[in-house]
Amino acid sequence: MTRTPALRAPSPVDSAEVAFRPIRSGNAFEECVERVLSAIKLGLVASGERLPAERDLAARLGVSRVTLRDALRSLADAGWLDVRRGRHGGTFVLERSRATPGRPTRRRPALSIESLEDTLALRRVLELGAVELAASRPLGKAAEAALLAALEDTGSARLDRYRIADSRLHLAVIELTGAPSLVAAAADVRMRVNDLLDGIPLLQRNIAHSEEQHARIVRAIRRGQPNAARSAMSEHLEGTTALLRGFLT
Amino acid sequence: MTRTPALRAPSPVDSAEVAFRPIRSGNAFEECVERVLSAIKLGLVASGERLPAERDLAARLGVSRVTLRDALRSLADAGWLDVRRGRHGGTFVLERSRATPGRPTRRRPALSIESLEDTLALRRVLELGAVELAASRPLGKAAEAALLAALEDTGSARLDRYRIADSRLHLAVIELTGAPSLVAAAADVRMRVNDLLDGIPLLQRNIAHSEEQHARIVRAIRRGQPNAARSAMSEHLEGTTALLRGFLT
DNA sequence: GTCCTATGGTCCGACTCTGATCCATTGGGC
DNA sequence: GCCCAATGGATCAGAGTCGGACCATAGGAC
Repeated sequence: MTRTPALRAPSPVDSAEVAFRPIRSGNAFEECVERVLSAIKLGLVASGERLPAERDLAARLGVSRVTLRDALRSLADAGWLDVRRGRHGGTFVLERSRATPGRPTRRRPALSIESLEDTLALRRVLELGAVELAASRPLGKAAEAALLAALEDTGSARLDRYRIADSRLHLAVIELTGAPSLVAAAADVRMRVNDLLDGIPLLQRNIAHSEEQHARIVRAIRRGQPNAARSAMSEHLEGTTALLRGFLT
Repeated sequence: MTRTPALRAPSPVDSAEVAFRPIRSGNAFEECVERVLSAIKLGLVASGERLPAERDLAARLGVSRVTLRDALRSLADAGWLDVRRGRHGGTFVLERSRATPGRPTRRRPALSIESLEDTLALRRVLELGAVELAASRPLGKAAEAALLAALEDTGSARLDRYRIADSRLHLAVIELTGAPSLVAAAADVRMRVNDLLDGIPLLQRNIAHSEEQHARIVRAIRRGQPNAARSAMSEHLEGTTALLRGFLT
């Protein structure tokens, strides 16, 4: 860590408050929508790919098939999914359909300065810790190949697909830790960051800069250099952090 | 980070698997029981203290009062709570009643080696990142006082109360970051660690050792030395990590 | 061409959870 | 001593969710 990220007076956080935070962020239907949409937006299921069969997916999400189907239908109506019957049918992710008319499918909660700093702090802790851990573990052939593929993907991604490729690369790095809880937490916080990024312009200049940093991060991981990986990631995160702080005041 | 924590071949983690993990870990009733019990076991509400009024607590947890009351009654039956009516009534946390006869209130899921390493990895990332962040922020008078109080509390805690005081101190450190999400994540993972620790003996020797480390951590934070805080915490965590790895094979 | 199988589509009875309302108890203020 | 306020206690109608059974569709195997 090179610098104090937030210089305002430390706002106290009461653990008791946190302990009694809401048990669930919405009903089963809403959470299903959220999860599937996250998987798409984070590039965990690529365009054209098929989601698991309804029965399978419902079981994995721990939700009844009826509820899951409601969620899928709602996403299909919004243009995210294509549902097909028959032998090789299934639920397929559509190519970028962002500009769907009608209601915007989601209502983001107000993003106060505090929740911005909260999100950024959590992201920093998770991603720095994860990349350091990833670089300190032996790197298998398959894992290395996946990592390089994700890196190349960000390089060749057009601007409208960049966010997805970027998310996918970051998660690929975190997967190297072998810790599912860490991946889950990082995926969650990354969705929060993406939602924030939706509110500000994405510049080609930022992307070029990011690409150099991505390359440095991957190089450090492949060489097994935790400290170098950590500082490369730190610098990288600093970019979007400054961007978000600047635009969201 | 000083050493590779897990030397086995990196087990691959598939993000898509993680994306479709269960939406909720139990029904509303079970999650209420879990939350309140966590608050007690982590020392977020002390013995003799009163929980928020049912109407208030139900609203905070985002659950109906009926459901919350079921959970509270179940905890009262198990000897954790004392519920009183009337003008200054409420729900009070009882003094250590661990040895409640009857069913054990919880059934821990099987703890495979993988979930052990998963939990330890997440804890390491969160607590190291948090303590570093905490030490790099200005420390208010009130926050410092709370921190010192928590530290002294661990020093004077008897063996049967040590786990609670320890948890409280660690969370007090993390509160200094001012990031509620970080506190929430750390509280969750700490409960997982505590559940693991329930399975192994706690030695007076370990405690004495921990106390020195706690003091070093707090000192580094008060002096605003992120690196020192981080390495002190790293060494501290290594203790329970080795203990758990040893006992749980 | 017929059948089989993997998939989505539909419905229903049972259970869970909610939101609201009203009751019961207790101690303090007046 | 009476009343009030803050708390827990109880009940009910309705919405949400579940698990399971059965139907519809399409493509492949033979």
